[in-house]
Amino acid sequence: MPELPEVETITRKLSPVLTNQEICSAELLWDGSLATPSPKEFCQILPGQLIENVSRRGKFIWITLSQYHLLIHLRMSGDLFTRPIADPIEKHDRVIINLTGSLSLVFNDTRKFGRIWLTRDPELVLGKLGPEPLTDSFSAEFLHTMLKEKHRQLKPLLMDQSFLSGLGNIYTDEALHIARLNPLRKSDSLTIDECIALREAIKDVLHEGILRNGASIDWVYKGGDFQNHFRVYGRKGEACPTCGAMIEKILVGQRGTHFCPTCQSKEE
DNA sequence: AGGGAAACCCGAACGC
DNA sequence: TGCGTTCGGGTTTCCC
Repeated sequence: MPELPEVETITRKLSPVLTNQEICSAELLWDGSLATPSPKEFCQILPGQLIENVSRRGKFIWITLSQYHLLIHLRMSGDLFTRPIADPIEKHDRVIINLTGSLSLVFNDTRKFGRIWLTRDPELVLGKLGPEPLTDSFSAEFLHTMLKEKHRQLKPLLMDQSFLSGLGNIYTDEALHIARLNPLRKSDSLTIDECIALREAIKDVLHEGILRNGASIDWVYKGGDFQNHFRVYGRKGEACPTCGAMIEKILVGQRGTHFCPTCQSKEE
């Protein structure tokens, strides 16, 4: 579930707490595959590393250490938070990184989809990510050019992290609704005016998500309240906030897709 | 090249 | 009440 706004919210919260802290030990409570390196190496490398910076790239949380980079992808059900070092282990804790102060940094993940990388070269992990939608260079003209280079369904393309980084299922549905674009439109069929609307919608929906501290859906990631402001996501059968027609749910690229058949009609 | 499907995983929600 | 089944969400990988 965590998409760009949720990851941004977590990052903003952790940055002032973690920056300049030193890691004293790490433990992995993990039976499955942690991408790199092996759990043993992981726990050997971390002690003594200083946390220099906490930021975000796409949906990855990026923790810069003195000699390594810790990259964390929360996927669906992951969460990252601090708690007093003396507190007991919670259900679904996967990684616990103890700081020299009184805090632990905890990676908790119910569904074990999340992944962590510890590497000297972050580009190995982040290299294929597409552009960030919240930068000035993400202009309508740029988006138009990008879309013209592909001939794909609009929604799966926007969710493709190598095309654009940060959008997941929820914010994509919301953005397409605001821009009044059908999720099945072929990417190279959009006019420049439609790209202007789409770029604005993507920025607006991400900014609103960040402003509301993300969306708390399922039992994952608590704190935000954007879920109470969704226009179409999870609202199958309800009235479209724009035109009042009934919101439909279809499958697009194997993903549940919510849209208004009237103001997001396929034509044009 | 694009798109469909399966795999990964587990708790919640649903059906009976 | 309790059991079994289905579902969803992000990504990768494989296949047509």
